[in-house]
Amino acid sequence: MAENLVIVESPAKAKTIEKFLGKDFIVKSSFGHIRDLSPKDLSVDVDHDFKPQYEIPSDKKKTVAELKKLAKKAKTVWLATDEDREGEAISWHLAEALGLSDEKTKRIVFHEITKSAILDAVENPRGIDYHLVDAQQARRVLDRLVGFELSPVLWKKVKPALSAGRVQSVAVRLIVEREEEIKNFKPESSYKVTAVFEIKKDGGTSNVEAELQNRFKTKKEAVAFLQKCISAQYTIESVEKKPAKKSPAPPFTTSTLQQEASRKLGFSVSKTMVIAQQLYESGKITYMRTDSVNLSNLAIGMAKKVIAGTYGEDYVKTRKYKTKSKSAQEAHEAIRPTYLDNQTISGDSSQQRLYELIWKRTIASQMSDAQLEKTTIKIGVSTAGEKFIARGEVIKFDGFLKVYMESTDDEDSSESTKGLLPPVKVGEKLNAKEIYAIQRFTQSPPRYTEASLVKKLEELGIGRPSTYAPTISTIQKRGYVEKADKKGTERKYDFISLSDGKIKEEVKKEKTGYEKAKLFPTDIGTIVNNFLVQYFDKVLDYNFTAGVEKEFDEIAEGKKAWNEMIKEFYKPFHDNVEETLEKSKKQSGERLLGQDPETGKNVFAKIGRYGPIVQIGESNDEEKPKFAGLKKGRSIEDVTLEEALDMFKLPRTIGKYEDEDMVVAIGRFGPYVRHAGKFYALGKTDDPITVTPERAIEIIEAKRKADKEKTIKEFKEDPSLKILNGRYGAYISKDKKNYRIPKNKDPKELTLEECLEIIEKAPKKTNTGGKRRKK
DNA sequence: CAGTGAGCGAGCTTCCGCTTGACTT
Repeated sequence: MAENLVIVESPAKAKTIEKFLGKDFIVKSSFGHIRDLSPKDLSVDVDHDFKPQYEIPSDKKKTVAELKKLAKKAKTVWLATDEDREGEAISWHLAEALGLSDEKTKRIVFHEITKSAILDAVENPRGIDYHLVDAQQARRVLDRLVGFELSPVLWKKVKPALSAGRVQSVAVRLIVEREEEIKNFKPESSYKVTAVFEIKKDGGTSNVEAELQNRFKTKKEAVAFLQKCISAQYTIESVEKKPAKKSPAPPFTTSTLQQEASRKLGFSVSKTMVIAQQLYESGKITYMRTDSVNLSNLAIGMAKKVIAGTYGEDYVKTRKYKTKSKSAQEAHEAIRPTYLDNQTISGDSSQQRLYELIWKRTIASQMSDAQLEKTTIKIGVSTAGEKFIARGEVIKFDGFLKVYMESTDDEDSSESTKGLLPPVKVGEKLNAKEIYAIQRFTQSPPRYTEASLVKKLEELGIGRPSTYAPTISTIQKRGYVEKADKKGTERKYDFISLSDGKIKEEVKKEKTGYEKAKLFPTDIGTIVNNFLVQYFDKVLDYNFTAGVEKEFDEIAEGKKAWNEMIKEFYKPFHDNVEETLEKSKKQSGERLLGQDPETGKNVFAKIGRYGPIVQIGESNDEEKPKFAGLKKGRSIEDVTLEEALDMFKLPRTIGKYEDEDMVVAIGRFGPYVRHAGKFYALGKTDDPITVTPERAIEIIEAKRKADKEKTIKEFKEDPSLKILNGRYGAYISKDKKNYRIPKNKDPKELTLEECLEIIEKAPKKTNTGGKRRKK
């Protein structure tokens, strides 16, 4: 029997470490935290030093019981959780929950999973750092108090089931405020002038584009300049050559991996994490939730060998990266391939592409700089003071660029840097083939993508590698934010050209403002945010987290008691909650659209119990007000009176089919046709106000066909029971309940008796474990 | 999920961070 029990956080890590430690050690995992505050109530005693009441969540009971059993048998228990605030707390909770005595417990840490690092850790055990544990308790309790006191304020003042928290509310704020900036943005235009010069080389001529140093504010100025150019001579005034270099980006952290996978592969943040998890579990990459850019010496050595072997010694440059972010806790290595000599792996295409990205980034980070030569040619105009500038860039030595180049978020960088420029001399006269002025517009700041939001949150020190993806899904699930594409609009611009001594003025058209998979605030998101910013500015402050992190550090250093820190925060915060509940009004975001021409009653747009609605009349009128849900894509902000009045034309009976009425309306899940007691969703392009009976019949028939294809088997004896084909394969449906079919049965061959037997044996739904489902 | 919305009132919702399966329709 093993004398030593080692406990780590992740099972994949446990497997690897067990190999290094030999047969005297058994290595198990805690699967993260094993105790937490109850999800049902506050579980913090605000009247008695904020004492937390911890419990073992139901899905962790089995793990804890097993660890307890093994711990009892072991002589020594090694707590090897991560060396950060959360990891230290996990060790402490383990010690408490498993009832470990100080004598038989040793705390060890390592930052990389290599044999030497682990053996070294075993040689240098310590005790649990209670100051660090306290810093975690402060973090946990603060988040609970903020979340569980702010959310109920929203239930009362805005809408039930909403949520607020230290991280998610700031994420929503960023998106709402960016939208505001975009709305208030007034584009300004200027005229950019470009000349195409002919340069004579031995034998032929080549064209070089040069841009005028300054832009013109008005069309008039631009035209005036071009007029001066008609009779101008162009002379090269200077040629400047400068060496430059580019350095590779550091290895991936969770946040930079999410950004690059989004830019280069088009992955959503959650997709990146799912794929990375698969690569980690199959041993292909190191841990994927990390804020460290550090590589182990082992990895650096491997990289050096691979680079020298593949590209040559000249391409090797060993680099140690330091994390810039202050909030980083660096419990792990950077994300890198486990074996750098594997440039590719087996797996599905997403896995291969993500792996390749990680491989390239890691290898490039250990390669030499790229050496460039930048050339700037200045060209004078005899009839004007302005100068044209031509820029060129040549790569003298490619270095890391051979493998990898980081992408940027800039959508259209108007840098007009060309490759190699032809050799020219100062004093040389040039011929201008064409000169044109083009009207350019300033751009509003871009809307956030999932990945650029993660980047921003990381910069603000808000959230952790393990929470970036869940936070983004939370704010979408709550309906604060939507991921959507935005259609571009057509814009006219001036184009004035000079060639053959003639000036031509044109107005051209371009598409602008097209955006893909960007984050837009919803009406609810905007209303909730404005409310929170107004009444809870302290918690919503972009620097709130940075401030409390500083205090957590003081607690970790033993300079401050954790419940003192919480007390100082809680008193004013709680008073503010009480005062807001008392004084603030219900936030409905109500906007008066106008009057109904038929009745003269007011028409409003506002937030209803289930989302944005339009309303005719007021609740103190004699007649009840009427309501209608807003169409998808429309908001309180931009819905018009005409649109609102249209919606009251619903429900609309549009005709008969098979002797039954077809009624069109908008419901909870969008526009639909109701026919013979059944609902059929309208298509994306169908408008419920104008949809024809012919189209409605088409929709009904299409749905019937789809349902038929979904049905694998029906039974005449019992029409309530059906075997259907769903997202997860075949299943049995009866009385609106679904049952899984045992794997060894062929769904097509099942008899009614067998089906009823499966239903009989199906485990009764219990609501005790884990999350409860809404009714 | 099921096609509402006022008002009445009971009973519900909610946080962040650490980690994977168990389970779904």
